[in-house]
Order: sequence, then structure tokens, then C-alpha cells
Amino acid sequence: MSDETLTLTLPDGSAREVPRGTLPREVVASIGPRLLRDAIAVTVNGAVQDLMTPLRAGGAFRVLTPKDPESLAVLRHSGAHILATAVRRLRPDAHIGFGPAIDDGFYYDFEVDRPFTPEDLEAFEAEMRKVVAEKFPFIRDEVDREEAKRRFADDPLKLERIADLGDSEVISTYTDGPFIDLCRGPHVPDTSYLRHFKLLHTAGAYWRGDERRQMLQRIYATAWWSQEDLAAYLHRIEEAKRRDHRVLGKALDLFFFHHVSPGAAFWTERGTIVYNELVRFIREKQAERFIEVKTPLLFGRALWEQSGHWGKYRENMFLVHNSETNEQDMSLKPMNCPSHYLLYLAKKHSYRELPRRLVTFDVLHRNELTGALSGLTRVRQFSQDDCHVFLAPSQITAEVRFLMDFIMSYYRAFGLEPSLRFATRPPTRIGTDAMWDEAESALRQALESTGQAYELKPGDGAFYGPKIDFDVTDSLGRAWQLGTIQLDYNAPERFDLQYVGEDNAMHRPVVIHRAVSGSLERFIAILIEHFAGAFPVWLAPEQVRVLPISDDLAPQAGEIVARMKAAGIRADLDAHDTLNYRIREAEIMKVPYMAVVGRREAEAGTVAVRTRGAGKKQDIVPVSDFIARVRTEIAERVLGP
RNA sequence: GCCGGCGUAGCUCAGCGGUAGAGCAUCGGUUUUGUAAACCGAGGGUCGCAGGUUCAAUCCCUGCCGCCGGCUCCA
Repeated sequence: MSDETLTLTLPDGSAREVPRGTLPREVVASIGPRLLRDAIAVTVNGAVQDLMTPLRAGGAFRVLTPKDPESLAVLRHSGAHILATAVRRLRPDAHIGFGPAIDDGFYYDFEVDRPFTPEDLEAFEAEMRKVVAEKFPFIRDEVDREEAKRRFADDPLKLERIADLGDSEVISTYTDGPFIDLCRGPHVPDTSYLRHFKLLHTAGAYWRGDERRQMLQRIYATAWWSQEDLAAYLHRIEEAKRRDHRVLGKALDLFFFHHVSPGAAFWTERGTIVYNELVRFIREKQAERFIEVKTPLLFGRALWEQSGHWGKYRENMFLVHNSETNEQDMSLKPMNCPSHYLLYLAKKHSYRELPRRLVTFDVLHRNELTGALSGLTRVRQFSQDDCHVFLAPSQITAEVRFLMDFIMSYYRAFGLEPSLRFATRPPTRIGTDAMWDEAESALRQALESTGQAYELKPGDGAFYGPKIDFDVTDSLGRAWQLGTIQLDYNAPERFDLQYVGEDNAMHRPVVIHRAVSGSLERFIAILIEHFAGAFPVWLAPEQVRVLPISDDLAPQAGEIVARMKAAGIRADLDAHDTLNYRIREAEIMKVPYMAVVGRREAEAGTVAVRTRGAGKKQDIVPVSDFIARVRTEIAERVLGP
């Protein structure tokens, strides 16, 4: 180590000169003993490192305390080591895999002969508390490759990782008490820092996510700086379960699944209303500038060979027996694109017709792995609001801009806030760089003109073109892709798509794949969770429930229901039990409005309106006014009540 | 597909070797209700399916089917 001097710049602008190799904790101590007590780690030029790692470079120097968000990841990563420490004590045979910090906690993967049980988990957690109480310091050690191999001679997974490390990489190990791990760090100073944590569940996980490799046992856990944060997190999970579309779908009687057709929903009367209202809304929005079409559900293999799906997508397609050839060479379509191309090809097109936007709601089937199916978010049968735009290359910028606006205004109608991802050219791709330059800049310009923040995903585009994806997260924080805008230069070639240009010569159009909801099934799942089942009036299966206070008022209440129905409102009469009981039922079913009819109201021609979720507060209004108000809310598709 | 957990009345769940129970829902009756559960009574289950062990299986074992949590946010 040289006697070189490093310059550290503190957040207050002051600078410190320290010899290279100084420990950050010495620097922190020199700033103040109080700070040292709170310090978890430091950042040098933004890179987090722990207090015991010698400083190699100077630059912007910041001390992380529990107040800094980055410090949580450090704590959690240390939590993973503490978990492994405990597991190794109780199951010395366990080989260790990886144990990173994740969004709300951490996990660690182990290779064991006998999978972990829920009881094992309790034992591990108790053992972890002992390790925490033992206050083992995390000791970093930098070693050469041979030494690393010696230290992990009994851990084949670690040896594999070591073998993958490049020659220039620093190999470091961290030790806490009896446990040593190959690890880059950083870590908290000692094990006592992990105080508020909980092991959550186990799961199988393939080594390195590769289904050809062995399955490891993963333990998921959460960890926080304070008891309040931990409690809040656990509470958040409980709340999320209450919003779970699978739970609400059953409670609100919207849809269900049956083992005779895994991954295909049965939509009940109420659910079908939601579904159809959604489709109606999309149709209205698309009415002017899109062309709706329908195509077959079943196709012979020739189409899939032309599109390229037969080769690599066949195992995801439901194959159907062809009675003529006696072969399994027909398939339920897994996507609409090829059939839209055929529709386009059925006629000759002029440049004057472009962009030509074909949309469809046809049913699609994809044979997903059984283990991947989950509620409405992962199904085998679904519909997309699928659109393929055929356009001239010169129209790309304007078209992408148009589609962006369309998609964003659609989400806004539900109060959804998607996150955007812009995926650019992958290493293996078709087409010229000039083509990609143009496509990417068109997408980027359209994206930036909206003012929306977006995440850049370099190299994540499809081989046939760049794309913009629109994601939202469900109640459990899992991200789902809804909309997408994908430029495609490949399909027009494969299907020999053409249009007659101004010059009377044939030209190659570009295709844009566009979905807004993505899968309607999944979108409804997202909506259920987003609204916690309390749909805005226009989407609600039942919009008004009319409640006569006593039986003898049922005829008058029935008349009000009839008037509402005639006005296009989904209203129902409920006279079957006590008023309190019926109000409770209507609240539980999340009916937006309850219209209570008592003697006073019947005589005055009014209803006492109770709004979902608003409690006792009532609003006495003439029936006609109430009808007009609800009609307006429906027509304008306002969010709420 | 793979690993783990689970599958009992329409729903939520208890029971776990001696052929089943609660609450809610449903049905019948009483009550006629002013803003989140009136009262009484009744009906309802080849305990996911198929084998096996046992004198005896919802309960134990095996296999299927389905559902749930996951399956690199890299040492």
C-alpha cells in the first residue's frame, strides 16, 4: 500500500486528507463520536462501502446512518449472513448459495438434502436472535483466488462463483463469528445491528435461476431499522391481502376458477358487467381512429411457420387435432399479430390509408406452466386490446406520439400511474443501425414530449425493434406489464407487407404492436386491487341499491328502481331483512349508492342517498335529481364515489 | 415444469384412526324495521380424485388433479 494521500469531500463542503488505506470508521470517528455510534456505512463517490474497508479512493464522502435509505440494504444484506450463520449452526450440511438484500428484506439460498419446514424456520429465527445477541463483528478479508478456494472448499456453489470471478476483481470474504461467506459487502459493523426482522417463508429456487440446475431452498425474510417500520410492513402485507383481486373476486362475486379449466376464468353476472363496461370504454375511445376486426381463433401450422412461432413458441401453444391430416398441427392462437397481417394482406393498400390501425379483442390461449398460473394475473385464456398499426417509416414519430397520448389518457381515466420503461436495441438484432437510430429517436421523442419519467433499459428491446412498456404494480408490489408500444421491422419482411407509395412503387411498411390494458383479465385484476373492489360508478356491477325502510314501501321503492333502470342505471331493490342488515350487505358488496326510501321520502318523491364508505351521512334529494346525477357520473366516467 | 404448503357444507374454517362440526349464506316461520348483522327452526357434505395399509381412514402411505408461495433485485 502506498503512502498516497486521499482527499475526502464531506457533504458540508469541507475536505479531509487521509492516507490511502485509512478505515472509514477512523474518518467518521474524527468527525464525531456521536456520528460513529449512528454510522452504518459510508459512500465514496456514491459507492456504498462499510466502515472497516480501507479507503482506496478519495472523493465525495458521506456517512450513512439509519436515516439514509441506502443503509437498509446494508442491514438486510447483513441479515442474510446472520440467517446463514443460524442455518449453518442448525444444519451444518447446508451448502450456501446467494443471499442478497431485496426490496423489503433479504433472502438466502441453501442446498440441503431435506427441505426446510415451517418449524425449521422458527428454529432458524430463534437461532438468529442468538447470533444477534452474540454481537459478532463482520470482518472483511481480501484474499487471493487460491486462498478463497481453500476457504470455501466445502461449498461447491461458492467455488463455482469464485471460478466466475474475473482476474482483476478483488475477492473478499466476510466473517461473523462461526460463519464465513464469499461476499463483496458492505456490511453493518456487527450482528447486533439486526434487531427488527422476521423470517417470512420458504420457496424453491433454481441455482442461478436456471431450471436445468439444482433446486435450492430459499428463505425469505424482512428487516427494518425500527419495530414500527417492521410492524408497518407486516401491516402493509395484511392490507394487501385484503385487496387481493382473488379474495375480492370471490367476495364481490365477480369471477371464479374451476379445476376443469385451469387458468381460464368463469365470469359471473357481476363480473361480466365489469368486463363488458371496460370493453365498451375502450371501444368508445378507439372508435374514431381505429378499425376493429375479428379473425379466427384456430390456425393451421403454416401460419405459425411463417410467423416463426412454430419453431420456438410451440410448447406454449395449445395444439389441436386436425381431422383432415390426422395430426396435431392446428393451434389456438396465442397472439393476434399474424392474423392481422393476413387481414392487411387481403387487400392492396395505398399510402393514403396509413397509418392503418387494426384492433381486436379476440380470445387468446397460451399454455403457461401450471406453477405460473395465478388468479387473473397469470391465465391461459385471455383477451388483449390488441392493435397493430401499419404505417410508413416517415410516420413513426407522429404515430408513437399519438399512441403514447392515447395510452396515458386511458390510464388517467382510472387514476392509474404506470411506470414507463424504454427498451433499446439488443446485441443480437435485425436491421441496420440507421433504422434503429430512427426508431429509437422517434420513441424517445414521443416519450419525452409527454413529460413522463421513464426508465431506460438499454439492450432490452425485442430483436425486431425498440419498445416502450407500461407497468403497474399489484397489491403485493409485483410489477405487471400492461401496455406496450413496440416497433417491428421484422414482421413486414416475413409477411411481405407492402403499400403503394406516392411514387406508385411498392414500399415496406413498419408495424407497431400496441396494447393498452394488455390482457383484459389482468387489467381487471389490477383495477380490483387499485380500487380495493370499490369500482367507480360506471364500472360498478350494481350502481344503486334501493332500500325501502319497511315492506309496505316496497312497491314505491320498486317504482324508483324501474325509473332508474329506464334511465340506464343498474339499480336493484333489496327489501329482504332489516335496514341495518341491508346497509351492511350493500357496504360489503361495495355498491356505490344506497337509496333509502322511508315514508317521508315516499311522500316527498325523494330518496335518502347513502354513499359507499361515507357512513351515516345522508343526502335527501328528489329522485329525478339523483337519477340525473348518477347518469352524469356514469356518462363522464368520473372516479368515485 | 421444479421445490414447499394446502384441498372438510355455497363461503370462511374447526376436527385428524372408530364412517363429521361451527359461523355466515340458503330455505320456512315470527318481526315491519330510519343508516354496518332482529329472533326461532330446518335442510345441506361419497371430507379433491384413484389406489394402498388397517377390523376400521376425512385423518396414515403412494400416485394423479387443482390452489397458494416462490424459481438470480447476482459472491
